[in-house]
Amino acid sequence: MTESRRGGKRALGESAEGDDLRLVEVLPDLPAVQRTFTYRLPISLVVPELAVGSLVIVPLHGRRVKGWVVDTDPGRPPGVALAEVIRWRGIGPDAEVVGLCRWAAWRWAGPVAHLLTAATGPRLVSRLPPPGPGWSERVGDEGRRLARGGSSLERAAVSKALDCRYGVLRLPPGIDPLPSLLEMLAAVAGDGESPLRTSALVLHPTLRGATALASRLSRIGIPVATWPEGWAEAASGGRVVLGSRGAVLASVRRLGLIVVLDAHDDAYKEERSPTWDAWRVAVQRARSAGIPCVLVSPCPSVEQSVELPIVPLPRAGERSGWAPVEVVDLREADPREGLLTGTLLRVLRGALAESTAEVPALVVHNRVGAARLLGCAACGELARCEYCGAVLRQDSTVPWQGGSGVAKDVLACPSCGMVRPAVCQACGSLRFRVLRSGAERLAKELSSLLGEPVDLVMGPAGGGPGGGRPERGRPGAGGPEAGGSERDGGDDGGRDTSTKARALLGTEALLYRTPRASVVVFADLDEDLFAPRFTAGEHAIALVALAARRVAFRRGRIVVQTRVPAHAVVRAIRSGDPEIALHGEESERRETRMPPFRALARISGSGSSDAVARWRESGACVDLDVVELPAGRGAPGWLVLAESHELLCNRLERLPRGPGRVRVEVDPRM
DNA sequence: CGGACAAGCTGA
DNA sequence: CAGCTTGTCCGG
Repeated sequence: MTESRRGGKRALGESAEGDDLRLVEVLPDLPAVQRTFTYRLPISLVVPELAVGSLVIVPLHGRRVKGWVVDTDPGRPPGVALAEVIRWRGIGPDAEVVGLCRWAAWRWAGPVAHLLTAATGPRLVSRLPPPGPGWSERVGDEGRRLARGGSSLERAAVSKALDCRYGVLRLPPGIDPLPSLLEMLAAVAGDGESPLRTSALVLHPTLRGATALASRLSRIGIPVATWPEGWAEAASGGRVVLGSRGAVLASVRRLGLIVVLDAHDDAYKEERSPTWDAWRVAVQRARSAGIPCVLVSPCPSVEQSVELPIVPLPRAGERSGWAPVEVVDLREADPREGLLTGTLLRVLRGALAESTAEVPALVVHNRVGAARLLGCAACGELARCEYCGAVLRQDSTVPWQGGSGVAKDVLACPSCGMVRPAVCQACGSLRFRVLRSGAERLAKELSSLLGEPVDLVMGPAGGGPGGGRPERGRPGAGGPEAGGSERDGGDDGGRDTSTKARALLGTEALLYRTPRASVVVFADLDEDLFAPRFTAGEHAIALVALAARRVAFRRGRIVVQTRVPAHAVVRAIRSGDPEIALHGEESERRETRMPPFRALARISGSGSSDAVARWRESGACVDLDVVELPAGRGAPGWLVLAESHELLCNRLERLPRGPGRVRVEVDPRM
């Protein structure tokens, strides 16, 4: 685009020789090649379609490779014979997005090619469809009527959030974000001179949720496009573009607003390298485009609340958007009851009356397996692995010696994979006492106490009833369903229809798969509160927020069992005020100098020790903290802490690449 | 990524 | 020492 002045002066056929040649800078689609190359552009390709972001085929090192044009007016590199671009393959990301990808590649220390691939549409297209009609009038009348659920308090908060330019609108889990979203859309549509000026980008943690939201907007008459299928419509502008994480890299003409729904969600983080965060990319994109970006979340992460202004609803409004929480102090419970306390049973019995297979009662227990800590019934010795010393568990999902059968009376080591019969190593006794039970056993016990079937719902690896078919992806991937955005049901159907019990017990996957619940019980929230990662607190509160959303439609309640009722997270959810948890989390991060108060990266993989050693020798990491991770099983790993991302990322660019695999994660999920 | 080229291993 | 594997380098 910037070269159009020069191009305009030159007739098309004139560029054949001398230094009047048209040149382009191309980034090849080879992750290991972290640089660009200059090519000559044959006359046949000197056309308007050939622009920054174009997909081209170029010769490189004796073969033809795909690549993206990243500059259409580069200088001529001295002393190299330039090859010609072979052909133009289609429309790629626009110049703005190419710039964004290059920034993200630096920020997360990974190959630009991966980001550009994510930013490129799934199908080759050589022409864009006509732009959408925009939505200014539509949001105005019919939209506002549909959005009548939105109170004036929400409207005030929305306009305040928009005024911040880049801010977090803290909407409690029980509140449907649609009215606020319409409010924002109306604000940017009325903003410009021409109603056609605007497109908007709306992100949801899951594609399913984004699609559900798209159909709700579409019903109001707002033109929408969903990314990635509708990427060409998205690119042509005049629509609201909806999608999950990847959509933040959508090329969109005349973008006027970015909204990130449930911005705290883990699903916004890419798991493969580069491990970019869509909400951060969204903020960066808005900053450089000079448009507003609003994150919406009931429980913004510590990073978000340190880096961006938070706009909450007035106290009473926020509080009423969280579910009523009943806290059970496990220290006071009868020790013989274990996790199945009197309160838990009373609440479940009460809730079962109004539960169905569609609206079940949920018990969340974030521990897979039947038993997670076993002691010998005779001598009291803990069942531990004789090879690696880890605590053994009993788990029906462990295959017996590689066979397809399911283990019975077998103990398995979760860290080295050893499996052996359940015999006490100290005294030979065959009887064990379950000191800490897992979801499998708890489901059985609960079922017999309630006199009611309790189905077990586990993550992807789990064996639910009827063999519960494994899902694609890793545990925790996928994120929540559309949540509050799917008001009228009809769009859900997340859960396996083979389950029909009115009560379900399982790991947190349960909350992601069940759109509506009569009650949610956290059998042992301490499991999440004290999980061995520094983000445990915010993860726990996000789970409770999700639970609150599941019961919101009939103001159902939540029961939380814990040994630490005074924990800030417990106090926060009890009073519907995430700020209470945030203060503690924030000062803890500040004291321990963890993100966002320092920049963090993890370097791992078989080649990482070698790479880090040479990196240190080169002196590129003085003034960085480089710590070796405790050598568990598997590949070695290192943590790197720096005063700023600027420093961290600039230094990571000089990490030597040697033999073996080296994985770099900036802002790793921990 | 994958072709080119160099250095190392092997077998008759 | 040809013929092949393995490793390192680098691309317009």
